[in-house]
Amino acid sequence: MIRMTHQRRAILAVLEQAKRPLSPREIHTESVADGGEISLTTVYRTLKAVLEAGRIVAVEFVGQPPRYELSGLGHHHHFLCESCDRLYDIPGCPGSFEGLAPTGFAVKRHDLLLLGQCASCA
Amino acid sequence: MIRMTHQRRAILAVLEQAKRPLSPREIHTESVADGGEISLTTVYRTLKAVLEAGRIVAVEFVGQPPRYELSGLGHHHHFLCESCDRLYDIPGCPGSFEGLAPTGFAVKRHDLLLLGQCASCA
DNA sequence: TCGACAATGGATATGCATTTGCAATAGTGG
DNA sequence: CCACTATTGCAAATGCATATCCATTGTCGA
Repeated sequence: MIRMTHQRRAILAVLEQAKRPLSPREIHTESVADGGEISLTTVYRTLKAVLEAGRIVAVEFVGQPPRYELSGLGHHHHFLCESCDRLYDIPGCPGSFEGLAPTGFAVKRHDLLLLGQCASCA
Repeated sequence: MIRMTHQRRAILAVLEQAKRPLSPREIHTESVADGGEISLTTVYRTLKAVLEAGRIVAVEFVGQPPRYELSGLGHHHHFLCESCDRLYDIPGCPGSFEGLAPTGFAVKRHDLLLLGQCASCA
């Protein structure tokens, strides 16, 4: 039986209000800022459960902590600000890249990350 | 003073002959297959030194061990075969993606990874 | 309201690729 | 060929995000 605790409510609220993928630490900080008393352990446990339930998806890049965002946002890519380390969603996709791969290679999907400075940092 | 040992010769030879980025383990396996007696420790140490010397660059993707390839190959992207886990170089680049980011965002660089099945696995 | 038991939190443990300590080995300038 | 010392290999140590232990707390169906 799954119980709706105020910690879970807070964590889910943070994820739903976020306009970008958040890391466990960001989620923890935000949840606490929203008035809750939540441990990082609980954030990890909740994220794991919600991830397995399919309500969120992980967005990971090397050298960066994993971020999580609500699932169902459709195919899109991300922008990482190298100044503030925030990861932003970028709507849309430049298209398929099947032609790039050598003959005989079957491209099933792709990952694109843009890096630079976000509007607030530029 | 830098000494050219047979271990280093073997590791560098493997990197120079590789047509794709190799992981430390792949490099170790290859080097040993080429007849040398080399420990994984030495592979790590050598990679670190050669990396710092700028002769190779690291190619990293989440969920994958780091790979290394000779530097100076120019801007290009990679293809990861989800069957055999080999990473391939893809010549060329579809272009800049500056238009994708929201107004005010400065795109400095990008990373693109194609995933699917390579010719040998398809 | 009550009690079974899910959930929490703090401390401690894990995993595992990479790194380091150290004694033994082997390039290399002279 | 020698001596100096960089390099090697093994075993043991690291690092650090994430996971687990377990006693305590809080939820919620009856």
